[in-house]
This record gives sequence, C-alpha cells and structure tokens, in this order.
Amino acid sequence: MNRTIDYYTELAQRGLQPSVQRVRILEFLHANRIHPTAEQIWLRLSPGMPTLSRTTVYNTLKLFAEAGIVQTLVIEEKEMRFDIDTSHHGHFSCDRCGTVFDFTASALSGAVPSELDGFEIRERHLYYKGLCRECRTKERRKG
Amino acid sequence: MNRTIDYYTELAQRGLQPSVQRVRILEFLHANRIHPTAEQIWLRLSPGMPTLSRTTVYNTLKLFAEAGIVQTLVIEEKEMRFDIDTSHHGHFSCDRCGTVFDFTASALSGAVPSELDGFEIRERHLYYKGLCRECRTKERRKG
DNA sequence: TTACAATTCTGTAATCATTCCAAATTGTCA
DNA sequence: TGACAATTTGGAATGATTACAGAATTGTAA
Repeated sequence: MNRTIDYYTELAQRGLQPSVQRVRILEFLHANRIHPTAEQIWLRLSPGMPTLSRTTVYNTLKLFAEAGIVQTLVIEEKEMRFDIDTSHHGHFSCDRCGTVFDFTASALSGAVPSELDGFEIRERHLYYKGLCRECRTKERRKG
Repeated sequence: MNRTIDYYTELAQRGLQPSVQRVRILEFLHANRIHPTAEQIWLRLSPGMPTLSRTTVYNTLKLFAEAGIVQTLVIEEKEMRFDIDTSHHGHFSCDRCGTVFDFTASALSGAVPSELDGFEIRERHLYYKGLCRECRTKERRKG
C-alpha cells in the first residue's frame, strides 16, 4: 500500500492540488494523531524538506480546514491545534504537559437547546482541562 | 443599594485587596454580561480612569480567574474572553458579528467518560460556533 | 517540447494580543 | 510619620499568525 498515493488522491478528490507540501502535511496529520500545532508540524517536516516555509504550513492548514479535512481546536490561548479526526468527540487538554486527549462525547451529537432556535450551528466543541493521569501522579509525589 | 461597596466587599472576602481598579473592573463585568475581552474592558473604563493601564486590566483578570471570580473563555483564536458567570453553561460564538451567547448545557454537569478515569478535571467548556439568528437573516438577504 | 498563464511556495516584514519589567504610586501598620 | 509591601503604570519584548511580493512550480495548449 502506497500511502503517498492515498493522500495524493484524497486531496485531488477534494479539489485541492496535491502539491508535495500538501501531501506531506496531510500524511503527517494522519500518522501523528497528536492534535499538532502548525509549529510542531513545521518542526517535524522541515528536516526532510529544508525549504518548507512556516507560511506554507499555515496556509495549507487553513486550506484543509476550509475543505473540511481537519478541524481546528482553540483550547489554549495562543496556539491553534489541528485534528485530522473531524468526527464528534471531546478533547481534554492537560495543563501540565500540554497533551490533548480525545474522549467520546455523545453530548456533541444531541439536540440543540431551544435557546439557539434560528441559529446556524457550524461547529460544536467540548473541551475539558485539568491534569492527565500521569501528571496527576507526578504532582502528588511532589506535594 | 451601593454597588461599589458590594464589589468592594466581594473582593475583600476573596482575600483580594479591593483597589479602585479592581472594583471598577469587577463592577464592569457584573454590569456588562457580554463576555468581554481585556481590550474591551480597557476601552470602556479608560475614559473614566485616564491612567488605567492595559496591563492592570490583564493582571486583574488573571487574578480574578485564579480566585474563581471569572471563567476564561478561549473560543476564538487570538483573544480571550472573560465571563463573570462561573456556572456551567454553554457558549455560542457568532462567526459574523462576534457576539457570544449563553445557553443551558446539562452535558457539562453530567458524568465524566471512563476514558478520563484518573484525570483531574478542572474546567469543562462547551462551545458552538456558527451564525446567530440575526446574522443568519442578514446573510440570507444578501444571497 | 515550448511557452505562457495560473497556482503554489517562500521568506521577510508586519500585526496584534499578551506578558515582562523596572520605576512610580499607593496601601498598611507600627 | 516612616518604612515595607502590594499594586499600578507604560514602554519594550514576545510569539503565533498573517500580509505581501517575488521565485518556483505546475498545468495547458499549440
């Protein structure tokens, strides 16, 4: 199975020109389900593509978001994260290590409250914040 | 009823020194339930307090958040919003006019999925995005 | 293949919310 | 009042993201 071809055609099917940069970024998102930031993607790809520009990563991610290939996560202030899994699910962000975890969230698929009658809902997000299991243990050891 | 005194004591009770700046900012948050940004607060208060510094607004809001007086909302990229209502409720952000609406969200009070067993949950947020009623109507008129 | 147009990419400069920091001010309490 | 601590101020720094204009690449048609 040639994954590069897979992503190449995935882009073509969405009407996006499958440039080398776009394929690589899409490939990275599929292979690294860590809800990466643009910077993280750039850091990991640039060693193998020395001319890759940060701007290209940003542009490509915006393009992917508009095409519905990724969903954008605004959990922490400052940096935006990107999730190749566009299905309805919740996100837990650890305040200590920064890792973002997925969890199932039926609430996101349910009915919309009547207070929002007449509203057009385009995105639904459920975010939790706190300490992940590992960091919680570490915190306890310290104090 | 003297509101200034109310907020003065509210701060004192939380162990925060009730400086003029802090009381005014707290007062503003109670009177203007618009989930304002730090900049909005500064813009509205500075005419009456010419020496008020943006930094003070930021510092005070951080202080309030740590004291549990406000909750911080990270809905849009870039700017953070502050909500004096710390009860569990959802937020709808209009992509067009930027207004943030409240809605009741029982999902935020329910059980935590077993995937997060062992996690310490400090915050829960439910965010919807799209077009509010008014902006939806306007969009339709245009085409 | 060649040539031209359109698209994409690149890298630097700008933007803008937020934070840093050191000096000035204000508050507290003996 | 005096002295120390807490708070405020404003200008400089930070850092993610965007703007922009030129360079490179790709697509198309002869």
